[in-house]
Amino acid sequence: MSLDQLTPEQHTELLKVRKRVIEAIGRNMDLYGISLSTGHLYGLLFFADKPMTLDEMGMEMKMSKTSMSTGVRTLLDLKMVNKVWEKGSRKDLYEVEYDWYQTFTDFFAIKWRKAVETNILVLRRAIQEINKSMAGENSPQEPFRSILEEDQRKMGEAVKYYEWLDRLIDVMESGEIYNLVPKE
Amino acid sequence: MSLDQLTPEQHTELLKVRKRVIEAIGRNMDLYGISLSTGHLYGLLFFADKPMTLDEMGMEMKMSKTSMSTGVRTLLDLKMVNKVWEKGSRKDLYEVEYDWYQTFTDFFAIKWRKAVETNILVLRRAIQEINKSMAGENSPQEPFRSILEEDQRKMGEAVKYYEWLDRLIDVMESGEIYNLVPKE
DNA sequence: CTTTATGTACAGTTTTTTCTGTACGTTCTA
DNA sequence: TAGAACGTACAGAAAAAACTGTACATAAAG
Repeated sequence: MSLDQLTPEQHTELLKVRKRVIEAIGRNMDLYGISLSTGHLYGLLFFADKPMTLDEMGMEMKMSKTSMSTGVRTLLDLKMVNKVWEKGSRKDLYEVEYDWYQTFTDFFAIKWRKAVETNILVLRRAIQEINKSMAGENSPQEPFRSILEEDQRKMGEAVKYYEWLDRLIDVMESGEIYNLVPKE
Repeated sequence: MSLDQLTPEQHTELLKVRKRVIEAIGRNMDLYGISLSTGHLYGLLFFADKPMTLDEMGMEMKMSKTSMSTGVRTLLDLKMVNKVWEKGSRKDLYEVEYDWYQTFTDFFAIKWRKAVETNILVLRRAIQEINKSMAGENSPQEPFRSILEEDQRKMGEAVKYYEWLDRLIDVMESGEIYNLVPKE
């Protein structure tokens, strides 16, 4: 950080302003399923004027290097930070992904997509299973039959919803969403 | 539940099928910031053939009534379940909101909107503060000046992103999103 | 008005998550 | 090949969250 060139007063003022912003952003980061301190780490990287090493982060955050390692990994998995290569340095360097639109859509492409897919799979399998049960040799009588049919209907509706969500994620990933909601 | 009319075998089979689905849906519910067991509670209500009371939920979930109370409240806050009135009963009854599209958009309208608004507020305030600092009597010299300007630029970008997100949420809330991504 | 049923606040307990320090494997350097 | 620097796996400690039972407030019923 080039902040050591500043007077103590300037340094304090800067940190005061940044801290409030980092606090706010970090707190709302739970929407991404991220812990508060990892959110703060993100905030730190957001304001950093250059890619940081794990040791630097630990220094600033006053936390262990291990925590920085796991925190960065979490952010990396969500593509919220990127690994940066710098020749001459053996250390890994990280910086935030400044394209927040991309971060947002990546989040859906990574987390929500996975949920959608497994849920569709499980639901289809269950529907199938009921189908088999209904069509079998000794197909169930009332009132069991009605219950199975109702369950099946509900799950069918759920599948339809998930398919919609899947398409929505497509639209975000492809950038089509910006036709409907322009960046500016 | 009308399930007591079933034979033990039928009951077991039904629960087996439902359980797998509830498990899957419940697990992915963390995307809504909901704990696993509250997710299971949601799953239970999803398959229930009629609105349930807290006592019934506690019975089925094998958990305390207190937990059911807080779980339902969480789901209620997110509009994932609705309170149902039934004359003759003194107990509160709850059922899931079966319109999952609505549930999805409500989630954004409730949780994300709040985050967006507070973040925009905090960012604007910080930008303003830097502006004042820059224009003041003894406006800062380099290198402090550059750092402030850079912070300001970054925050300006962030605000633009949040304004976009705000518009996206509008589009979801208004239903315009279904023009771009039709329900079917 | 009294009694009874119902939902929730709260304190304490259990479970889960986060955080740390050490140890170890890997990779770069000499 | 040996040595040093680096990131992470892992086990234990600390912190946070979830869960329970009791007690209480509220409102309906008698």
